[in-house]
Amino acid sequence: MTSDHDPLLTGLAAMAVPAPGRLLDKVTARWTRVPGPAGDVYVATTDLGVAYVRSAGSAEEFAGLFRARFGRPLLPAARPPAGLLTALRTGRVRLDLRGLTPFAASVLAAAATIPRGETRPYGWIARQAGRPRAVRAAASALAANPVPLLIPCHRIVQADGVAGGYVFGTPSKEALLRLEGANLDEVRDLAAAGTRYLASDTTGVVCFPSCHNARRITPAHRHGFASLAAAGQAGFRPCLHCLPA
DNA sequence: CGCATGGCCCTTA
DNA sequence: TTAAGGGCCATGC
Repeated sequence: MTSDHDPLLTGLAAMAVPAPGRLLDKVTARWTRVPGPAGDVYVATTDLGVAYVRSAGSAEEFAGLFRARFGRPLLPAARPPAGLLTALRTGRVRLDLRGLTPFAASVLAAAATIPRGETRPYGWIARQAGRPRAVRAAASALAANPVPLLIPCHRIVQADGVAGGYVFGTPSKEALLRLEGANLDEVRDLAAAGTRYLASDTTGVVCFPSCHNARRITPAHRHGFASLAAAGQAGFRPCLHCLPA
């Protein structure tokens, strides 16, 4: 039945031996269920940090999603990692983002720079990731964000101000943005009227309408533009905070 | 405006 | 290796 000299069988036998505890923690992820800003979420954590966040109907379903993506099993956690609950609202916790493609990594890195209460278009993300024309691909990378809420992919919206898709559903995306104080409706109304940028004639700076600098512009000094080119033509330079260009 | 269409490009099956 | 499709976008009625 078994052969001591068959390398395949001895290899398989070695794999069956339980790994030392420390190693097991490095290899396996552990799940926990915690309340998020828009309902409960399941969270998978390794010793490197949070690796996966999704909503699911059950722990089994979550483990299934996890295995489908990472090809590894998922064990229950004794308790949620320290700081996780606040991190789901503030986005500050260690992440385990191994396994991302370079493109996905740069897309998520760009998303992580968007402050609370602000939004950016998908095209902006693509440009920040170094692939200005890969807009749809960037959207796909965001759709596959392993750690929503922690990396705020909900802050990327369509160029016309419509929320767009979200792993937890568009209504959750809108609710989250309102919770963060984003001016979702104003951005959409401006875009509908053809205004995608706002500039201040006191600072000479042009911004995305959700930029905290744009929101402080006194109405009397505010100028709307349909394109960055038009704003540049009028003598405005791109804001260093929201980086419209 | 609202809708349809073609272009774009990274992933996955 | 290839082909299809997706959290988009600008354009054209």
